[in-house]
This record gives sequence, structure tokens and C-alpha cells, in this order.
Amino acid sequence: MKTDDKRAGQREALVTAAEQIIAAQGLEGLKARDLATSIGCSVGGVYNLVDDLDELILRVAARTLLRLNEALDAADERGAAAPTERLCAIAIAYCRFARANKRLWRALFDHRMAADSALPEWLAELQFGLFTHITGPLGQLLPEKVPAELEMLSRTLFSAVHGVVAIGLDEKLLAVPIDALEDQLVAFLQAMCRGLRQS
Amino acid sequence: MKTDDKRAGQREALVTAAEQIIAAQGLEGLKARDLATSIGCSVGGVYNLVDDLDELILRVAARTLLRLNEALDAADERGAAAPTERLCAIAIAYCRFARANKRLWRALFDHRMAADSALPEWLAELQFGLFTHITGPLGQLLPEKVPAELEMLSRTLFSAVHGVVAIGLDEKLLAVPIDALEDQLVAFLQAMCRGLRQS
DNA sequence: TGTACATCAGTGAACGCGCGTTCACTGATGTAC
DNA sequence: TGTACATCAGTGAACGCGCGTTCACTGATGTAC
Repeated sequence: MKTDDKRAGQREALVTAAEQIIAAQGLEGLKARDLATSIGCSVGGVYNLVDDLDELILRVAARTLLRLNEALDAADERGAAAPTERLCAIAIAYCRFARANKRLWRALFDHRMAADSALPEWLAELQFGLFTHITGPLGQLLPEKVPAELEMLSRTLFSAVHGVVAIGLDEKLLAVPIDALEDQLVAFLQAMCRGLRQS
Repeated sequence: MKTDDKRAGQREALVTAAEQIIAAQGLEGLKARDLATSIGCSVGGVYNLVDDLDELILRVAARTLLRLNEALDAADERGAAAPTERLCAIAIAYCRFARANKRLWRALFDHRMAADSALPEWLAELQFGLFTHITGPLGQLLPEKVPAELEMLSRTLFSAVHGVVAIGLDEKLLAVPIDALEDQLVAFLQAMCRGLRQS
């Protein structure tokens, strides 16, 4: 049916509108009425395209994760570089992506699901996909580690880098000044990799 | 005036009530009506003790920071241990405090001030105070670094540890499993310290 | 001790706002004959 | 081509809820004389 195509197109427009609003004002700024205005329909119309504002948030999250994934992919020169350099490049790409997509990126972590429904599997897989960017170079750095250890280390490393970026972008008191952020990330990862290789 | 004492006492009771609510339900659960019920007065009464729910949140934050500070103090055996061990002990204390005070601890970071009024100075000082727990051992570890570098490194290190703990306690997909958290923190800090000493 | 008055903590109904979601309805589009 | 009918996207007023904050009022307590 043609109408299905049309609906799909409208839904995309809706997701795009939501994306723009979240990018500009954060999750808190997402209102059904604004969305309706934004895509040129009435409030009720929004609910013909989407069950929930929650669904919309998840769809936006999916887009953000895909774009993040692309950004990390682009930054990682696979076999071409030493593992430490690969990790640094990825961390910097992560930092830049976060900085350039601050609110969208925050939305990935801020959004707490309604307690009942767990986050859908396709989203979970997108998240896991990101980890391959870390386990790859990390395995190269520490060839003697078993996969389970690598996995754990990847999580720790990701959390650490994420923490530095997240607090840095907050620009609160205890934050690393934003201009020093990338340098600090590199210094941090280099020290970390040095230390890890000796263990 | 006796009444001033009374008011102070009531205010403390109010802060305690708020503390309990936040500890049990998070910032979102804090409602004026519940507070009133909790301390046995009417809604309006709350506003005789406090300007705002925001003020209340800040007062609770102050308490939490003080307790956190005590916990870190207790964990740090000043000159008695090697710097790496001191840092590990502090990180573990941080992790345990966060875990035991999950929502109160989150409230420290989740609360976004109303854009107009900056956070009061006394709160800022409490936050800075926490950093001495890091700069101390870090200076011991890296005696050749100038204070500015140490300060920066402390921020980075704090952010990293905070990130690991924060994501770990979230118990989401990409989290370090909670039982492995302390081990991972220690492994992380040991590698980091090894790496830092060589730079 | 008693009286008049002032103060001010305490009250809780009501204001005001924001907002997700629904639902009875409309009107355009498509289909059947 | 024309007519009757069905479908369903689209509408937007209204529902329902939650909640911070206010404010006119009450009544207990303290003070002055």
C-alpha cells in the first residue's frame, strides 16, 4: 500500500523532529505538542505514528548509536596502527562525538525505561556493537588475556573514558577543563596501556 | 529566642525527611506534600522552614558530601601506605559509599541547578575538599609533577573512577558486573599508577 | 492577676501550570457495483 | 461516469494527573500595661 510508505515517511519525519528537539533542548524538551507543530499535524496525529513518546526516544537513541558507531569506525584504522594509538583515536572520536552531540549523547544514558518494559533487543545489540571497537585493539595489546578478561577490561575502560568525557562536558567544578579534555584522555590511555602491558 | 532553636530543629527534621525520601526513591520522589506528612505539618509549613525544594536538595547534598568525605578520610591511611595502595583504598571507599548511598550519591550529580542561581560556595568548597584525597597520594606517586599537572590528573582520575562506579552501579548492559566492580577498580588503578610512574 | 493587643507559626484549600494521552468526530480517499 | 458506502488518517478539545507554591485565615503564645 502506498499509505504504508507515506506513514513510514511521516514517522521518519517525526523521529527527525524529535532528534532535533532533543539535540537542542534535551530529553526534557520533548513534548507531544511541539512535535505535532514541528511535523505539521495535530497532537493526536503523533499517536498515529508512534505509540508513545518513549518509543520515539528509543528511535532517536537508535539513530544516535548508529551515528556513534560510524564515527568510531571511521576513527579506527584497524590493523594499521599500534593498539595504544587505536584506543586513543577511538577515545578521541568518542569525545568529539559526545561534544558535538551533547544532548543526544546524554539522552542515551539519561533515559530510564519505564520499569516494566526492558529496552528492546535491537537497541541492546547496537550497544554491544560499540564494544568491539574496544575489545579489538585491547586484544591486540594484551594477546595473552582470555576473552572474558578482555570483555571485562573493555567495560572498565569504556566506563572510565565515558566518565572523563561525561564529567568534562558537564563543565562543573570538578570537571577537567574542556580544552584539556582530549589531551587528558590521551595521557590517560597511554599511561593505562603502559601499565596494562606489564601486568 | 527559643523559637529559633525550635525552627532549626524542625529544619533539621525536614532535611532528614528529605534525605530519607531521596535515599528511598531518588530526587524524583521528593514532594512537598510527602515531606509535610513526614514531619507532621501541612504543606504550607514546609515553606516556613525552607524557601524551596531546591534549597532542601542542596542541604541534603551537603550532608551527603560530608559523609562521603568522612568515608574517604577513614579509608586513607595517610603516610602509612604506598601511594598506589592509598589510591586504591580511596577508590574502593568511594565505590562502597556510592553503592550504600546509591540514590543520595546520584542526587549529587543528577541535580541540575535552576539556570539562574549558581550552586552556593559552601557546596563548592565541600566538593573541592574531596579532591585533596586524590591529589595527596598522587603527589606522592609523582613527586616531579607540578601542582597544576597534579590537579588536572586528579580530575581525570576522579572522573574515570567515578565513571566506572557510576556505570557499574547502573547495572545496565555495558556495565561492569557489580561483583567485579571493586576488583576492576583496583586492577584499573594499579595499571594506571604503573603507567603513570613511567611517564 | 487580668486585659488588650501583636506576632507569627501553622493550615490546607486553591491557584496555576505543564503535559501525555484519549476520543468522538470530520472529511478525504479508495472501493464496489 | 456516477452513486453509495467503508475506511482510516487526521483533528483538537478535553480529560486526568501531578505537583510546587501561595495566601487568607486561625489560634496559640508572648508582651505591655
